[in-house]
Amino acid sequence: MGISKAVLFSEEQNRLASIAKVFGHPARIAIVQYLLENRTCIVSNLIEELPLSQSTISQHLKELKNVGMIKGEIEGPTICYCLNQDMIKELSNTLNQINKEFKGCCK
Amino acid sequence: MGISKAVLFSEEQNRLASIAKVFGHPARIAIVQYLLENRTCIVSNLIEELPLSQSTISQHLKELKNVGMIKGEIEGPTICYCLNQDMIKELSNTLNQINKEFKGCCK
DNA sequence: GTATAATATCGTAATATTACGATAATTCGA
DNA sequence: TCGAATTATCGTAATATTACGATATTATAC
Repeated sequence: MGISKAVLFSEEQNRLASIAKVFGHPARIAIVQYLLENRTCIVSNLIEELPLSQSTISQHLKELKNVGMIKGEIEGPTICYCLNQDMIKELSNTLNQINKEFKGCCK
Repeated sequence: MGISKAVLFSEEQNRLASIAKVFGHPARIAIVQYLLENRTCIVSNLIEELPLSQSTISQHLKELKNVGMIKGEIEGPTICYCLNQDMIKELSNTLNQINKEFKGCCK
């Protein structure tokens, strides 16, 4: 964000923005889709699936983890990542609410 | 996006990412909130409301417009922007669907 | 302990975004 | 047509993101 103006906006606005931002890259969308479709969400599988290097994928996972969209559980030598269903639910509710309340404008 | 890898992902993944990305900045969240709360969505009001310059706000509006999140109607010398309800609805449906189908993992 | 496999972090180059002021374009009214 | 008001675009400096290879860390098996 260029010269940073985050301070000028509310907590809520910054939080929503950072949640949205984490979905704002096709690789992270692909990761989320993968987590939705597969119950065994081991990173090494993801590495085979995506056209990106291991380190890049690890970076994307970190960003998803930072905003709380995924959680990782150590399983032996591997780590199993999982979507945070609460967050999905929260987003879903927020959008439902907006959709319900929006009355249109410019009429 | 650093060295661009957009080609390596699907149309759908890129589309979802660009929709999400447009929400990925607190100023654009603020703009969307403003459009939700006010039926007269004239840019000059937005300029008074947000702690950003006119040109910066215009740029943010352009990005929202580019992905189709808002539409602008010329009204005399001003332009009235409006949220695209279809898009909100689509997003809401997508998240509902995900929320409904997700079964969890790492168990 | 050491070796191996899996994942994370570091350094850094390429690219993209953000923000602003200056300027241009558009529209209306005088 | 001119001027004022409104919005968009341009140029560009500051900052952030993305991607990679190299290296470090972590966990298990031996």
